Amino acid sequence: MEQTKGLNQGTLINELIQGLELTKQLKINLDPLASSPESCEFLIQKILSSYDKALSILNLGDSVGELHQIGGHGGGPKSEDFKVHCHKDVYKKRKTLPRWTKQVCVCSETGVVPPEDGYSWRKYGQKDILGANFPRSYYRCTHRHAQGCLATKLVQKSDKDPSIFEITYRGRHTCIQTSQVIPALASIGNEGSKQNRDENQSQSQELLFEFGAGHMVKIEDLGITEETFPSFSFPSTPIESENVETNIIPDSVNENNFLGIDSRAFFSLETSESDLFSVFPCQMDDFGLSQIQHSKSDFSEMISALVANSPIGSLDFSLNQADFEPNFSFDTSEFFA
DNA sequence: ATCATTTGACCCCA
DNA sequence: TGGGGTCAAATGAT
Repeated sequence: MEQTKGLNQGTLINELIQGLELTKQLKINLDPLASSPESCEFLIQKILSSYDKALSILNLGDSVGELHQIGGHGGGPKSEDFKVHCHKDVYKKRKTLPRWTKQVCVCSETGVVPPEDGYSWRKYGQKDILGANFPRSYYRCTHRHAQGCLATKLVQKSDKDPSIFEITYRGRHTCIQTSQVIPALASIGNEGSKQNRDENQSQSQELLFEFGAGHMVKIEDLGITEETFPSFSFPSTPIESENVETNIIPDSVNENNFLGIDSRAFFSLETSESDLFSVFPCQMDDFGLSQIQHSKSDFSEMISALVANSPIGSLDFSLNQADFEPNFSFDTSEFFA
């Protein structure tokens, strides 16, 4: 519990410092000669995102405290009573938690459940659902206890097509993922210090999925409807509505290949995931996915413009300067070949 | 020994 | 009251 508290506190401080840094950056960018209105707007969004995250962490801290109090009093309720209290608290929390759901359909040729999404999950239940041919599996974030991460997901085979998994995500990951889901990432193109590699891995995993989400653009082109959020919606702005969108991501997402592009080209950028967030002013969903909304030409422009102005990009993890590779460059044609 | 999965039971809510 | 979501003991895997 103390560990969790410490971790949250650290994250909280990081978010606040980040907000501060971003504000400073914004101040500099207010000079119309020095930057574009787009980058200012982007900075503002990132600032809001940081403070929103910080507030979320504070809220989490409160609820954790509540739980502690219920069971923590000396001579307080014992086993059964305590169990009931905790139970009730969990349900109360379930209701008060910001909840929003995403549905991602994943074509799985291998039939492996669940398809990788860059996060480590632990199965905690399975239920037969009325009217459904296949049972629904319940997963929660592995770091639920260690880091108080409340993200969960539901996985269910589609009735219509058993090769498709419908995955419903709930809650936002507040954890720092340390597991190595994609080992290859660590060894590819990482010129940075080994010290920061572990921290980077989780970011890299997200990065992978971000481009997997980029794949969704392709799906949209194929005529599969996709509801999109308003521009510049950020993960820290919970969407209250449910079942926001449905996407199909083929298994190839889990390989080193998106859209026929060798994704290793992307991972050579892993020195700073945030660079990509900045480079691509794209939407990010609530568990770190991004939805690229711009045309190829938009991208080329933004990439060249923002890579050149890269200080924005360094801000996300400015506390880890070693993460930031100021000299990196890449050929955008690799993305859109 | 530790961690993940399975599964029956329990709770909440529509 | 029944369906969906979660818990936690039992079991399995490493």
